[in-house]
Amino acid sequence: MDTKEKIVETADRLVRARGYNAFSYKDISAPLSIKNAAVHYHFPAKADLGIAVVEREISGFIVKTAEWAALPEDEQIMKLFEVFERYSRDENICLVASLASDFKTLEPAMQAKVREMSDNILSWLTACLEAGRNKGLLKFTGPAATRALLIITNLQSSLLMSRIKGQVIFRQITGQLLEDLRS
Amino acid sequence: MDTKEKIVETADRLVRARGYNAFSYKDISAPLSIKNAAVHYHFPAKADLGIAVVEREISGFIVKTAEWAALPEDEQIMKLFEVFERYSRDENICLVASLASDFKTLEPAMQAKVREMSDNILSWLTACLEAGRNKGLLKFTGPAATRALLIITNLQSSLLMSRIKGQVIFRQITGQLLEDLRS
DNA sequence: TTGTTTACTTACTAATAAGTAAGTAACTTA
DNA sequence: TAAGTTACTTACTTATTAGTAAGTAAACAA
Repeated sequence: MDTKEKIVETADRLVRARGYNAFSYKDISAPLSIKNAAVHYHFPAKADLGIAVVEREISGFIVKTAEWAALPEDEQIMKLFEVFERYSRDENICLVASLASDFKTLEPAMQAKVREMSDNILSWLTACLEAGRNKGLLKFTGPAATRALLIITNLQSSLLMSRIKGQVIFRQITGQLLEDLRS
Repeated sequence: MDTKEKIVETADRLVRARGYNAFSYKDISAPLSIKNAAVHYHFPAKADLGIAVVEREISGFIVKTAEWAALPEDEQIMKLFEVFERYSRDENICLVASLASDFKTLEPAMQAKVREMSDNILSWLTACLEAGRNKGLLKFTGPAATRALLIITNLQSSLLMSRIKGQVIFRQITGQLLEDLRS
């Protein structure tokens, strides 16, 4: 992995752990044993780095969902839950929630990327829920797009609440969520 | 309203709008036409101010829920939704979500206050749901404490998502949430 | 009336932030 | 092999941050 990728990966971790406004270029350069200016070489302004982090997440999500595409829809939902469970274990929150908190302080170009990221996730989940219901694998009332919103907000905030009240919260939320989708 | 109260109120708005790590003492002193050092006079360190903001929210919540106590439980839930709707209109997020995002950067004393705040909200909602179900006013499956978690995470993240995708998201989420609680 | 407390202001400090200009060593291309 | 180009480092600037020390004017108390 080259330096540029390492920088984006480190920034990603920092955004999830501490928030976009709570990390500096020093927090990235120090663990990589490079100088602050080396980060600026690859990402002149902080917004350039922020956009790169979001773009990495967008393409990562596309790759993951493509790998899951052949699975039954209920299992695809489980895969999504597993992604969030890994964040929960590390006491990290999801990128959408972290950047939504700081949304008003972000540059317009970065706000647009965050919007793109959340649209991608919601469209995928909506399509997955719709198909799963049609096949009888999933049960829920109302429009699939609305149910997708409810589920994604549960997952996002389960990570927020897990930080405050411990990991047990995550399992409590996802456990009930799965039960609701089955009956 | 005296200066000290005005400072806490301004800080509250800033935490909800921009986040705890994205506002400075200048952002508080400037609109109140006082000097930066005046804020430090009332709140020596930023954590003291942060704790005051959370304590104000805790006592505000206790006052509000006491006022609702005589209402039927389904109407009490509606009152809670209305509180969040006001935040939604101002594109603000709730204190718990904002401070959970920055949780790892907060001082232990402030983390404890945030924990107290979220415990208060969850206990109230759990008791309200339980009583409402017993009276046949509300319908849901599983433990009331778990359902409270699901609802509060929906509300928290509805404000986050409303910022990104517009206010319509808030009504979509709360509309379905209310329908789920009635059938 | 004198002393004390309250609620500030003035004028700072030390640390850290993002960002830049100029230099350099190694690799790549014509 | 000479001339870029890439990927940095060194050394800096400017702005902002939280926080402080010392002074002051007005209210209050003995």
